[in-house]
Amino acid sequence: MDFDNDIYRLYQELLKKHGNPKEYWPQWCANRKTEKLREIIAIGAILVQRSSWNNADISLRNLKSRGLLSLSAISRLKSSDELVNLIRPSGFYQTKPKRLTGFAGFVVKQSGGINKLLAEDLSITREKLLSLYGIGEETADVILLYALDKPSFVIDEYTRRLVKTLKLTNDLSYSHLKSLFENSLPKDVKIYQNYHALIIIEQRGKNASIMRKV
DNA sequence: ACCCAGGTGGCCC
DNA sequence: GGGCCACATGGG
Repeated sequence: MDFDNDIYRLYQELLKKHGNPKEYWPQWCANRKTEKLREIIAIGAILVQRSSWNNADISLRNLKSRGLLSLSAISRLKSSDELVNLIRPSGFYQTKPKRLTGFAGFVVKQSGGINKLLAEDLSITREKLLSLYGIGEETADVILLYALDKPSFVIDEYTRRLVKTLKLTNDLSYSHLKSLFENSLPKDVKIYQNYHALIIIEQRGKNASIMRKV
């Protein structure tokens, strides 16, 4: 199958224009991920919600400085109070700590660790993630795609903007766009990861900030 | 002094 | 199903 459609052609154009986005996404595109790195990516996905990478990065560093940059450490906290000041730089400090502790409890206590989720069916994990407080479709898909390396395409405002500009479809709902991209592409984790990164690079320009080495 | 940044849940209809 | 709103910070 040669995937003769606009979505796939756009991917090839973006790849030609910007090159492999690996350099912009050093951690998320790592070939071999440790359990620790998968956790950091997932924690970052929650912290960056409606925030900037710069601010999420400050919070990640704060967590690291207190030995809290791991889901087991976070799940051991008696309350989310300690997290409030640490993640303040990435905003929504009343809600994001609850989201983090809820997610950490789900992974560590309910699932038996993030590596256990690697073996689980994508749609099952996705439903579980969506049931958690503060994990919506985009964050669930970011965790699936970049932390767990599952082929779940991520839709965000950049994707919507690009689709709208190019008039690829009129329905900009999450579910429709997700289906559109997934049905138009080979079911390939690397392509999904690269495509989403390329959309951000295309929309934001080459000065895109990245999550630095934590 | 604005405006934006890789959202989400709670409402309401 | 969709529309509107609060939530909070750092950088331009």
